[in-house]
Amino acid sequence: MSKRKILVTSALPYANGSIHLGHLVEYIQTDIWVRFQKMQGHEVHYVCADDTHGTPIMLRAGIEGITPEALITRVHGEHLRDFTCFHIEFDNYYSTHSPETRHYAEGIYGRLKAAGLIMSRAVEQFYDPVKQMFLPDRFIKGECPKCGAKDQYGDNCESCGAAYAPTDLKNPYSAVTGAVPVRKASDHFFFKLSDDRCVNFLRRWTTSGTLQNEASNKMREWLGETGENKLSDWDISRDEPYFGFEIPGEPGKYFYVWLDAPVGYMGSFKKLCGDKGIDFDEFWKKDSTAELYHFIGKDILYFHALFWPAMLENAGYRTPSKIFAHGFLTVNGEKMSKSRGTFITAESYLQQGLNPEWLRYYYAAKLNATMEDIDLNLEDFATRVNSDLIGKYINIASRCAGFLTKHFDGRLLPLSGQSSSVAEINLEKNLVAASETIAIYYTERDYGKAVREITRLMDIANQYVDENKPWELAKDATQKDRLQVVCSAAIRAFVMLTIYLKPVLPNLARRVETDLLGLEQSLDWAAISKCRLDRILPYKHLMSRIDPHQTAALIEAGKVSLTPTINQPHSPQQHAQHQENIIETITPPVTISIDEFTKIDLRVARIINAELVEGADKLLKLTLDIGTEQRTVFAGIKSAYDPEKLKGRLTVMVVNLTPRKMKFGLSEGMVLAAGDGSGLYLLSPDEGAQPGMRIK
RNA sequence: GGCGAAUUAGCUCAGUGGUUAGAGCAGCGGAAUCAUAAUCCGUUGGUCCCCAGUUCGAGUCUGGGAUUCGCUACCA
Repeated sequence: MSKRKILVTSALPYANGSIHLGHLVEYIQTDIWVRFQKMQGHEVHYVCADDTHGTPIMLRAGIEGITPEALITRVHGEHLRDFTCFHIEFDNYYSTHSPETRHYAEGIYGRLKAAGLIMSRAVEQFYDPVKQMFLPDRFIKGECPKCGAKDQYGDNCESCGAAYAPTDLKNPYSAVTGAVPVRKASDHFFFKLSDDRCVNFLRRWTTSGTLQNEASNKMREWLGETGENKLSDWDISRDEPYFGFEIPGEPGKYFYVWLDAPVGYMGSFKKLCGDKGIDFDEFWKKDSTAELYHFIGKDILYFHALFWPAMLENAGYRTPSKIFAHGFLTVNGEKMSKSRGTFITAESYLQQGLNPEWLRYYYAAKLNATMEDIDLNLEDFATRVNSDLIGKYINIASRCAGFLTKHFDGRLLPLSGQSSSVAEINLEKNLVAASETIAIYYTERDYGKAVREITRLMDIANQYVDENKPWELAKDATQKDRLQVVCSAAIRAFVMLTIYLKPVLPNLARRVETDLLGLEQSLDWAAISKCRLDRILPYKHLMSRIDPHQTAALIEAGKVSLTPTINQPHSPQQHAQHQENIIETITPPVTISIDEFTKIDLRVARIINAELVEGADKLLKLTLDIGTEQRTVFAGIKSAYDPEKLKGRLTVMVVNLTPRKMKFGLSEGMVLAAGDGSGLYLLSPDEGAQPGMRIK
């Protein structure tokens, strides 16, 4: 196989929070792949960086009383420390707040502008008059329009789960200063994603094998069918004050954090090129034959499979060879939750004394090439790691090494025609034969299958030991040679298994190399078939079991350590690394109190007018009299009612529902109807009820 | 509402239209005592979510339904 040139990235974690077990799915997945490719002898560069720009960083630094630069420097250190502990081996871990990233962001912007793909347009947004800054949705708070819960964010309610626009909030206020936000217009710059050049390119690119099938289907949904144009232009600028890169020639305007985030891949790699003398252009020029792979979470496909390739293509760079998207992490079958203690940071995991390689192994055992979510079941985690790694794998070395040390000064016999029996030859044949299959599984990111194959080989090795009974051979002086042959074969099997596991368990593999085999060099994949071992050092225990108390303690620690401190809002879909998949609150109880019920203001209403809505398939526009006033309500009951027959009848309406802005006008409440999918039946009060009467 | 994905043993998961649906773990019975309780052999356990259909043959293909998750919408 010829030596390939490969550049690999993981998504950039945002410099505003800790690395947690959800993040680690991606870094471990990528790291395993990179280590495997390096073991094959390819030229592989793995780069990443902190995503450092944007309003949340700026504000958080303000709260802490430090500069954004100081904040991102500190967080960079924390992130790199966590990654290093989990044996994530970047060739460069950089920052988007770097001269290199600025250089490429400006360059790409300039080329897009020269190509006529940048336009400007006024945008009206909420503005904090005190802080004199525009507010992202997540920085506007108020009362939930649906359930009335206080202090809810501008995009959805944590109490009832409702989603809405910031303008729907009651009594909105700025989360930054508490001021009442005002609407204000400002010019923004847009990348013309709706341009035919982008749309046509993306239609082709997203179906050319660069994406997983599931991802490709999702893109088709976003792109629409040929002829449709469902893409809207992308707002890439933000007004000052903003922590980021100022747009060249546009004072007071900054690149939106999501523009420079993926450019950070280039920036980080450029830095590496400078340090190591690598040719940047060979990897990024338009007709590059090098390979470029981005590992990401499925939540940020939009940015990596639409915006990013469109930017690169139109700025004259190569586009990614493949985008590898993975699913979210759940813990014990549910979204990570702070209140349940399943929001577990990398730091907390380490503080509980849990071995990072246990997690790497468990994730590997569960990962495949799809975008399916993977579950960290803590009970399963402990039993699986204990039985596979300690019971099966480590056991092979620990049960045989002692004989070699005690009787033969650690010397091994090679596999040879004269001393070895068919049992050893078969054992070795089985282990070597799996090499190609396991390599394919790693290449295809089907780590779960690789692990299954490797554990199957562990079973074979243990069976071999069991059938050849070294403990009996050791008692018989005439069988000494045989004892050495058997234990040598078992240790060789153990070393081969170690090579197979090395991408997953790099630290353990290193300890086998140094502590057991006394090797200075690192075993690569090719060593599987030509592994010559002369001698082992006295066996030292390589890995201990998980005590189930440790995982329980992890949950407890998660409950305590993550009580809200300075917890800044963090918008979904906002950052390069967002795969948080966290719920902040406990599932609401199935019953509600009388107080909660009485919050719903139900009134008798008379339908004084009902009409069809032009352009709507299911809606009727109703005008309702509730005694004191008239309300307009759009109701989805066209299929069941003729508007003429509704006029004059009484029904029941929810009066205090937040008005809903719809395409056809404002809907100021809802009418109640029963239905099971087959029919729709509007509620009516008994005779005598008058419009405006409260229902209780 | 639309689109997509998922649903297989107690748990975690495999399963290219082709015997009687599998693995690991857990459970049960035995063996072994080299190994920091680690191993080996045997074994229990299934309405493959449900209902139809195509087929000589369906866990697998088609249609419908249920539940869960994600995206999305003229949900309110």
